[in-house]
Amino acid sequence: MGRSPCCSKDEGLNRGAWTAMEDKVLTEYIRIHGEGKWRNLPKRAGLKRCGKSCRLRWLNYLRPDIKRGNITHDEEELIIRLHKLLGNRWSLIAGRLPGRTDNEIKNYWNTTIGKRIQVEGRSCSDGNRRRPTQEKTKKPTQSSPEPSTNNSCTKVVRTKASRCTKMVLPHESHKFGDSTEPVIDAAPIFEEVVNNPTVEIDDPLSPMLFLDDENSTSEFLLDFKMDENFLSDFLNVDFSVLYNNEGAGKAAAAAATEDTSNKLHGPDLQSSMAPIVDSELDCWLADN
DNA sequence: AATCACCTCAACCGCAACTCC
DNA sequence: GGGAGTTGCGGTTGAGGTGAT
Repeated sequence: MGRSPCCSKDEGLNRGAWTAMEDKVLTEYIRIHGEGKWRNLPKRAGLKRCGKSCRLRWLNYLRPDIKRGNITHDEEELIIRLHKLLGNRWSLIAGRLPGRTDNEIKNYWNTTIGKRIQVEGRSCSDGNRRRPTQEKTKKPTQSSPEPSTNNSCTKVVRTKASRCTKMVLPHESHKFGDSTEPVIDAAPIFEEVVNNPTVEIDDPLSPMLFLDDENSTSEFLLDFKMDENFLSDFLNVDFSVLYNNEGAGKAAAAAATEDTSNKLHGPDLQSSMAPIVDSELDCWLADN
């Protein structure tokens, strides 16, 4: 489309590691002018960097709210849990970890957790097969990080995130509560996913596209924007409770989805999703 | 001490979504 | 509606660090 490249390599721009002076200039500029307008920022700030590079430097390193230091056990646990639900959507995961950047989490996953899970998954599926000879220290092996796709226990991870704002609902599951808002009966949808292995679901939290070739004409499209509150509530559910005690889990889930239910009425969404989440947790809990 | 192998993580790259006109 | 510009995201790379031999 004739788009000009963001950073021409022949413009004499600095590349590679940032100097302390560049950091200072960028920080000072953003402190005064705020974030945004990355394209013009380098010129205005007098930096010989491309806007992309400035943005990245700020977001991943210079931002005042960045949390430095090792990932804690709790954070790691949360990352694992979120990754099982969201896949490689690092920015979403990072959004749940205050002070952590998507890059940091991605690196941490690729260098630590992902490899560990991969190794455990292999040993889990391989029975007594010996571990890779490379694994001589407690650090993970160098085998290529294909997080979770090779993990026999994980089903939900996808490698490429995509945005989706529409879902198709089978006509029989339409319900309407009041006159203004469409009501979604989510249970049959999730049931279908759970019971029918041929239905592919990339992400249990994403809006889904269900096309029933015969009935597709009677289906309708509905804007379905992923609500941050929904995600937040969902992720705050104590899945271990759900896993260990179905009744209590449903109660917790119901509470968690209470305000979401204004948008998604009908049978308890959480309990509908429980089988999906369960299979993830099954593996995860077994690993821990 | 020198060399090698491996690990970490900041930075880069390309693509797709988003926004503006 | 569509093209052009901007922003954000995920995957990948490579320099520097560290431990083993």
